[in-house]
Amino acid sequence: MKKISLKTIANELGVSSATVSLVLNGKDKNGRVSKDLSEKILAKAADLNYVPNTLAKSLKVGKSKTIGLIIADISNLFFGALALHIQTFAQQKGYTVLIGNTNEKLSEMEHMVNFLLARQVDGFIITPTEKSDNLLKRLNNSNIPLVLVDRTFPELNINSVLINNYEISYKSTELLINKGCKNIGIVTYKQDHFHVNERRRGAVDALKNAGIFNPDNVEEVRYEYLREDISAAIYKMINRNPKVDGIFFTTNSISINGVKALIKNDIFVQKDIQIMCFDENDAFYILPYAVPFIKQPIKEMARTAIDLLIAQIEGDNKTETVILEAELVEKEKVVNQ
Amino acid sequence: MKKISLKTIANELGVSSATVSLVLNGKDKNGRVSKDLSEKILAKAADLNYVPNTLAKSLKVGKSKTIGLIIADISNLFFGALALHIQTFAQQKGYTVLIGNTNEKLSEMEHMVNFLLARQVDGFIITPTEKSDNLLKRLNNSNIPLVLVDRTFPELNINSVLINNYEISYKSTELLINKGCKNIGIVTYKQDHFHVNERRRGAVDALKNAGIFNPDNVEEVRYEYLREDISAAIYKMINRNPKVDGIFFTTNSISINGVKALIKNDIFVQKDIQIMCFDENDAFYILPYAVPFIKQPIKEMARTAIDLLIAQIEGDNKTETVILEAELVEKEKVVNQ
DNA sequence: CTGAAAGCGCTTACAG
DNA sequence: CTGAAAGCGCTTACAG
Repeated sequence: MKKISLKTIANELGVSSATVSLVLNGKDKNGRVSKDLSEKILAKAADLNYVPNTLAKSLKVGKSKTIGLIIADISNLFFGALALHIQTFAQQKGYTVLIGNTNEKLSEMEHMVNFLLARQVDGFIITPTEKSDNLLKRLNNSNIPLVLVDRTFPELNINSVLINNYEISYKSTELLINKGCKNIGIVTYKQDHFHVNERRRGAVDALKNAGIFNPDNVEEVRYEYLREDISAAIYKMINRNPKVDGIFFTTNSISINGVKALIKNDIFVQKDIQIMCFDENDAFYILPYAVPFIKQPIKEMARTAIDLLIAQIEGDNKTETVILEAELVEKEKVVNQ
Repeated sequence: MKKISLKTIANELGVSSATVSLVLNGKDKNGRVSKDLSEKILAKAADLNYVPNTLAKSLKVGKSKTIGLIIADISNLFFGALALHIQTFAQQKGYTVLIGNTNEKLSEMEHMVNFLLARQVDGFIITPTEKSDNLLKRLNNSNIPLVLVDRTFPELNINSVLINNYEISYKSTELLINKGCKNIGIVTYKQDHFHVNERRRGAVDALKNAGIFNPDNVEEVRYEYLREDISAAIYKMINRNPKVDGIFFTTNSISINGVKALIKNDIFVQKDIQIMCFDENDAFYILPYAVPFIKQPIKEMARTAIDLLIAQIEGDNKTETVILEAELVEKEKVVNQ
């Protein structure tokens, strides 16, 4: 079948393509086009099954109504949910989302940025990788609308959507303390992300203030060797003297793998060891006991990021950092809710 | 910052934009452009930080190097993984993927098809919703490259990538029978999808051949009320006389919710009741006993779909249905692997 | 009330 | 070895 363009319709009706464009876009203000012609155009378009060419339109108007979403690890459920919500909200506002995955690698982030720029995205939402501050600075200087989410570089002054990492981690650790844990471990990443370090700082401060902080109980695991390192960390913790009776996990990937490692070692979670996880996981709902976790307001984060970005695209140019509050969820027996 | 186009480079160098285009695209065959000039162009492009406008190129050449992926339910882990792999393979072949979600609704599928057509996708990969056969027929007749995956309409003669639903379901049900189950239930969707019905048919045939099929043990649940219906179905099964001692779940969403419902009712899975699930789930790996499941070759499905689609885009026009083999996974104690 | 024309940024025959 | 020109399908001032 041959492509139907505005011109096809215009020719068949003996009018100009300008008129057809106006009518089809509803830009026929102040009765520019007669009602009669207008209806004929609409009918013909429907009849020919006309589909507008968005590419041509974008090229002409210089806006693609597309936003680039760069995610650090799309296989992570947290990011998956974030991407899904961002996509939904974007669509509601008339924007299409192009998703790129970086696998936490700076080189891939650079590649995705260029790729998406070539596709003429109107703006970016990014969960930046480590050491991407220079790339972000460049991007920001080029004045393309940009919002960071989940993570940020505080010194960079770029729009960001974060949670209250320090406060919620402090509070969650206090909960473990209040449950009677005297020897609380922290498992975190060996890395340089601001948000993760804030979580660690929150937990450490809570322990210090309770007078039970022990630096030996902080284990750092590597992103690339998560499973192996977690196993080792858990093994160390449960075999130390004195044994650890509580663990704070600083991210969701660490949490789920940490719980698996505990179960594998026949530790009765929430009895032998109290734990505190980051982010909800379907797996928790299948366990016969409650797994308390820090619930991030993913949907709100997505909505805020989109709102911020679209405001920028539409000409707003103040920079903002929005801090949303995470919630501490502690259910009786999770599977029952 | 002003946009840098081919013309900017051409003007600064005093050459034509045609020459710049040729050089930048590496189409400078047979020494058309002098090495000297060629190098100058490359240098200038790098210097100005030139980013090509893919939109303009696509408009000109009539190919967008974009494919539309329409997923029935992106929050489902199976589809999430499928989408991820499709995206990866597409990228390797130089294609961008635009993802649309239909939430199993025909109206949303229609909307996404039009939306993606307007974006000039070169082809579609679709997990079709129920009753979308007419829409697919129209699409297929318009000669746009099209591949269905996971699901199909056998009467439609459209490229499809499926698994051996009947055979693997038959075989998996046999496993339950061999474990000694005498009273096996089937929980499936109340719907009209070919692939799900094939799974059901496979299970039923296995039971019939063993002489233990009982139509009362087949429960149908609704997609929109999955939790409620599953709870009811499980309740019925475990309170019947004689009680069910094995259950075959026909999809992954049914499986995970079914397992949750069993645990909630304090059924000791794999002891009181043997189960068989569709698709892997992270949650299974946290349970202290093995949950056998049918593992679909998701990555292979993605690869095959992309290969089939790109072959079509590049001019191939034979129609093919590829059946990939699913695998029965039955581990000792899953959490240990 | 409607049309002719320019131009978005490319590529690709064609001419020299 | 290189340039001028046309055209992809739109939109938008401008002219009438």
